[in-house]
Amino acid sequence: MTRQQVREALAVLQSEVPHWDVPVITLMAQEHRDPYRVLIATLLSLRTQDQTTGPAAQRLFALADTPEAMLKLDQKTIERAIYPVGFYRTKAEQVLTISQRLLDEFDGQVPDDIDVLTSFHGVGRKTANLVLAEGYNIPAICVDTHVHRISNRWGYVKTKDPLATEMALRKKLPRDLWITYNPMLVALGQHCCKPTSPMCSQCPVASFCKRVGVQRSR
DNA sequence: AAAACGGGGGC
DNA sequence: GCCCCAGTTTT
Repeated sequence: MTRQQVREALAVLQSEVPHWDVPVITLMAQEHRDPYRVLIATLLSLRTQDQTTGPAAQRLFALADTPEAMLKLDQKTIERAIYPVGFYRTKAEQVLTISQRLLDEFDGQVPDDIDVLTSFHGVGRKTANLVLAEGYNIPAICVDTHVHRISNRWGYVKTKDPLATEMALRKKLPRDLWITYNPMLVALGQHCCKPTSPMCSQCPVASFCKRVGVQRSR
């Protein structure tokens, strides 16, 4: 897959996405570009599916959408609001400790530096890059399992872990596509290019993919 | 009933 | 590099 083909593939996906679902965090960022909401929603979304994150995040933000307001909530209240996302105890704790540190050290603002972000407990590269991209509109490549899986299926990169994928994409992916790459691939991954049993016959970008017409184990 | 799903940290 | 963490959705 060449740079130009990736550009074309993303354009095709761009036109498909309206009748798929836009990932909830991207949708949220379109409504109000708020790094705090992006950070908290991403925290909730870790190791859970996109559709279950949405309602949970809505319930929580109805109660509090700033660090100050969040710290006024009882941990139990947060747990109840986010319950279906799983790991609700850990996640509620993280929401509170992160909010506290934002207030103590950053004047309530979410940092826009990847190293500072990943120094927070519970924030890894995926979360940090998504905060930069969706929260601040700063070019950043957020590599989740969809991005990792599909980039490799396409043959655009040949990497075995998400960090390697991020580094490879950093070299190969044109900078103006860094922000949109994640939401487009997430949408494709959820509706079509699934981890097991991908629906290649209905895939709008199959013509770009090295898998089509070639038998592969995965 | 069982397997798939999807990041981060501790060790 | 291996293990753990919890709940929803799909098979």
